[in-house]
Amino acid sequence: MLRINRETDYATAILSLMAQEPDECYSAAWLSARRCLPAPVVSKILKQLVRAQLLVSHRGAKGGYSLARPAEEISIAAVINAIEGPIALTDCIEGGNSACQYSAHCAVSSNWSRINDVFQHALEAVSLKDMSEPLAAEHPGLRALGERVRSAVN
Amino acid sequence: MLRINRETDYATAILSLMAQEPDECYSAAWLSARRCLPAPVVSKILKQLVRAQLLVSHRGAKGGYSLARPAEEISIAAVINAIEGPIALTDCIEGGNSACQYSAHCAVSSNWSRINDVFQHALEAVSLKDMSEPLAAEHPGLRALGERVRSAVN
DNA sequence: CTTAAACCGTACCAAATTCGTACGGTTTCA
DNA sequence: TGAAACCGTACGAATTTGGTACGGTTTAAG
Repeated sequence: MLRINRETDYATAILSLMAQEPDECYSAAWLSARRCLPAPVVSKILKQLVRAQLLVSHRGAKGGYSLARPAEEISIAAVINAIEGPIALTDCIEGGNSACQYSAHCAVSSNWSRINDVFQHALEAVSLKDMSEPLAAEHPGLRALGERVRSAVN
Repeated sequence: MLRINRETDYATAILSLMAQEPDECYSAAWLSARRCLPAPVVSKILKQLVRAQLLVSHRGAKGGYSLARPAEEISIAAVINAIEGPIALTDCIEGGNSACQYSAHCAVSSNWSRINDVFQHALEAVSLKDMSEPLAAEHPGLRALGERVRSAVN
């Protein structure tokens, strides 16, 4: 557990495919066939990505979807945000109604919030371009991150 | 979204309370009253934590629960693991059955896996002790992490 | 100017998960 | 012997998730 939902996973798969030919215009049907995902689901996801301004759509025959900006400038955090809303590890963080009366004298909530921030930044540091390349194990940001976490505390 | 489940949140709240007097033996009823959480839920969580060997239980009258080891040696990753199982951001990572035929030539899955590792390490780096102290914003591991992620990629 | 390819939006449904409850059993202390 | 506490299983309602249906609009091509 602690997982992103399936649609977000699909979204990154679709977007990473589009990132390979960033100026192309892709139809929902083509993407669905290419990724072996149900067409209505792909459509639904694409529409959400348009609303979040990660894609632009072109209507009519020969229409389709294309990236709204270069793949380097689209972060995984933005994709998650588009599909599932703000990253919020706990109810408390999303704040609003759910009535954590304690927050003032509750160390836990502020610490979760801190962890949440770290995750957020980490995901902002990974772009669609990174995600679409096979060897992102070498991605400098992530690699450094892994090592630093290890050494920072032990 | 991208959140831990509520029980995990409760678990950290309960454990951080116990971490304040680590040698004390706490009854489920007392913890539930203190955290204003429904007693059966608290019980359920405590039992899961025993099974994961983060707590030890003492049966009978005057029984209760106490930490199985020092708060410094219990990581948040371990707590998540105890309540919701292994950290697995995507279906693909949990692997097993769910048939990602592509994994061989799918850059996305390996990259999610990499991100998953980073999160795992980050959560292993935060102990229950950190979590129970109000100013973990000053926690060296996390603080450094935040800054480093920012600078590593931009 | 008609047709077909494509996107658009809303609404709906079924399955899975989550959150919480219930209840009967066992161990230990006083 | 009784009360306080843990133990385990199983259940059920509510939410979330994953996916479908369908009728509408826009645009290119013949």
